[in-house]
Amino acid sequence: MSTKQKPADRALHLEQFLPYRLNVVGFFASRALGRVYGTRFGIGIPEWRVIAQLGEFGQLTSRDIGELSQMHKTKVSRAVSELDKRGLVTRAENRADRREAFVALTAAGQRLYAQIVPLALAFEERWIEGIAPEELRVFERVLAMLTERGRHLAGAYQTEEA
Amino acid sequence: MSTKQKPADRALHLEQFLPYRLNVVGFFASRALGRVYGTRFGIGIPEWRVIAQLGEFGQLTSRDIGELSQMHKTKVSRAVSELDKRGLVTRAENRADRREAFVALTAAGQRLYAQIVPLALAFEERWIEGIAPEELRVFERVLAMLTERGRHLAGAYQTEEA
DNA sequence: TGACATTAGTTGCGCTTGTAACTAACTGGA
DNA sequence: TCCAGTTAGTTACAAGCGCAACTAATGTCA
Repeated sequence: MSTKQKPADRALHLEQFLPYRLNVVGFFASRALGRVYGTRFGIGIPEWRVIAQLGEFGQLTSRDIGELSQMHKTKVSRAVSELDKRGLVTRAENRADRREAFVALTAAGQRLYAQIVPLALAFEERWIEGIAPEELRVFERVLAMLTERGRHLAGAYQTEEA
Repeated sequence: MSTKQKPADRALHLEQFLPYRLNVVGFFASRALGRVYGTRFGIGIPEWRVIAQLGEFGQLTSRDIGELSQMHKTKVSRAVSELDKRGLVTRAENRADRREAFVALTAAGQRLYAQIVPLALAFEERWIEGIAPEELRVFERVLAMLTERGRHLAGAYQTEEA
């Protein structure tokens, strides 16, 4: 008899099952943030992600936005359309490749971005408040590893996966 | 001038923004697991959670299931109905309180549970493989703190929140 | 006992989502 | 130059979701 226990013999406790726990905390995160954006600015998570990327990078194609913010292209398409309709972004055809368009924040979009950023950072701050910095660093490093491995295990959409 | 920087002055980088990162990793987790359950057993995440809780606790009301697995009562209701339709669970009225019913796995449900558990554990194992145990412990402790605080920040559904 | 509040669970509804199919545009080799 | 293959982005469709409203049963308090 081996001292090594077969995995099949171990019991499962959902509340300690890592995929479940990550899903729950991610759900809380997006729900809480969604409330902030939704109630004060009338936008959802996908719209927020588009704005955040444009605020950071200035000008992007929808494809770039999707890749940077891990969103399906249809979600990006709809979010950009919505923001366009509200006058928060513009779309400018790329003359060198007329399939794609450069999306950028309008002045109104930039003002909105400038309003949201401090709220988002304050939210994050309040969330991690009181957690020891070096523990947080470990947490973030492990999180990065899990995310990278999870990306492959999940096979993110039809993209890459070589 | 204070050396303490005002939060509003800091820049936001979405890919380092914690709520975003948690949401992404949670998405990968549920997508990857959903594939395993979906392709091999034809069930979704909500159904899996119901089965997992019943496999662990034996007999529960829908209310209990929802609380234990962080699901909205309508989601629980639909998942239980689906599992009932497939003959994987039974519902037995509680005679002491006829509003509620005890849900339990049938023999077929228990067999399914016994099949899924090792796969779920193997998946988790493969995911955390190679991560230093003490880093993982730190990770899980911080995760628990973030989850608990996130629960309050999000105000999980219409429940509690006192 | 009776009336009102609360709770477990279901269902109608509208919204969001991903898949698949599509259009339009570009690429690269023969 | 042409044509098959690829890519950016949109849209039709069906499935899944939460909210609100509902039913039926229980709890509470006078």
